[in-house]
Amino acid sequence: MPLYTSQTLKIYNSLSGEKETFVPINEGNIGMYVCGPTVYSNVHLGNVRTFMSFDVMFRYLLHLEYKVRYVRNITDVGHIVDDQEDGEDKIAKKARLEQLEPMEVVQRYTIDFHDILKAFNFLPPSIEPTATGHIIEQIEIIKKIVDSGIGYEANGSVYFDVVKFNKTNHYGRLSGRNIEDMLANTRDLDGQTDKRNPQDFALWKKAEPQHIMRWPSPWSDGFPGWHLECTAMSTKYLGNHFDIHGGGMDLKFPHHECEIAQNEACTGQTPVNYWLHANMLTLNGKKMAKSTGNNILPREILTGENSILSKAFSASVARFFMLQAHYRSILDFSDDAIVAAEKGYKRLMEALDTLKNLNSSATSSLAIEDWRQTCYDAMNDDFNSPILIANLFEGVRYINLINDNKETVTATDLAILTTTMQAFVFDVLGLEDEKVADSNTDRLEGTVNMLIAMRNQARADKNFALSDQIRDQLIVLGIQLKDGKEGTTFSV
RNA sequence: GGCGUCGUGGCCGAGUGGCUAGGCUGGGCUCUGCAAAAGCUCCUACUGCGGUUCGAAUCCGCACGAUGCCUCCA
Repeated sequence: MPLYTSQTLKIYNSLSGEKETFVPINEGNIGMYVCGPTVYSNVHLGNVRTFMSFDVMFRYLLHLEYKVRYVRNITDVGHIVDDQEDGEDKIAKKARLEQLEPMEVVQRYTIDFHDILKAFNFLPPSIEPTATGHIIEQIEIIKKIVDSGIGYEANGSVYFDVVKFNKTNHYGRLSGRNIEDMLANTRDLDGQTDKRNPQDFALWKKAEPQHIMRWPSPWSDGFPGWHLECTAMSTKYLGNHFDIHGGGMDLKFPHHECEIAQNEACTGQTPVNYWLHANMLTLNGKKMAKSTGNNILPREILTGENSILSKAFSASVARFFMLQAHYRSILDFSDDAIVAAEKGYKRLMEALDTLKNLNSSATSSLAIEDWRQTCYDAMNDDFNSPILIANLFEGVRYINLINDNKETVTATDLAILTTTMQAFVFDVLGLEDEKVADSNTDRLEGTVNMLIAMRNQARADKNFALSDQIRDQLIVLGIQLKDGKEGTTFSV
């Protein structure tokens, strides 16, 4: 029996504004789509937080033994800088500024994106499609929308008639808006002569002569609109109706609203059962944004090369810091906060080490199975990672109490404690024990253990001057000795 | 201007109509040749003002503050 059959998972659905019991369309299988990055510059830490939120969901769904097809796209064309007639593609703009072929820009930042996600221990998605690889599919969708009467051509470009669509459907359902308000509050923008309504959005844009990225179509040589890409790629791999669609909160409107409209105009049915939105990571209380410069790069966390950081932090510490907040809450990044997170993370990892050496007893004084259930309950409640972490620290307390012989567990309970701790820490949260990752660990360990032995001899001889010298010089080198009743250990 | 969200102890951050996470910091204790580290343990908060209620930090209203979307943004 797969694990998911014994758990009731609730997910907050942006469409209803409520937590709903999750029921997949096909039992045991889940289709999940998440809007990926536009690869025109380095991803910042805020981007990483969004993708991490969905990475943890993906990991948990896999842990529950669902078969998940997780699609996360790469937007490598069609993301317009602004929505005016002279709007320029982000990729093309960057290429012009850097004197590069557009696909060089795409390649550079796609590689950067993959490097970062790998460094932060992300699971790769099942499929990672690119927008430029799905031009034909996008053209086919535009044709259907035009045939339905909702799409219209103007001057070689094709637009989506939002007002006409709204007569039969509800444009604004996801973001809680209505078209009348939007039309009434539209700012006057120049150069929108091709559109019937200011809220209409582009399905296909005719390319200006100097525009490099262009493909032939029935309407003009041009390129697809941004919103259309996700519609094409999600439905191609997950079908016209799938389970989960995620993305950053800032994509809710207009991007996801437009996706819904495109699908409904094209197929007559709404595409997604559960819409999930990850909240923003802020810096200095403000949203991170590439355009304003209020951001921090993931790599800077790892190197410490940013003026707001007091030091470098490992990828796992950054993960731990972010997962201590719920994905639907705004999280503010600060040096103080990540320093505090680092200490908690280390305590968690120390306990996992201790766990390996625990002994079982004939009876249990702790209700380990009840504790395990609290971990599942936390994640089943809309992926509540902070509550999960609180429960894991309860597990840390158990481990230390057992280690101090103040509580006991049977062999069965010890096995449950071990597998549960490891499954949630490593598989679900995606944290890593960095001691394992360091290839020089063995040599260092041997060397320090030799010094510990020498110091112990000195202490046995009451030669405290020498023993303290060894200890003090090691601390200068960043190695801390810890005297316990089982002997001396160390940490770097 | 329109539509939202948020406001929790020294800090970060969960959650709930009554029993009230967790981490960090700080205090106490244990261990120790001394320390450090580690472990155990303690510290009871919910922007302001009204209202609903037996009871609200939790629901409602208003005020103030912050922030997001409405134009590209994870």
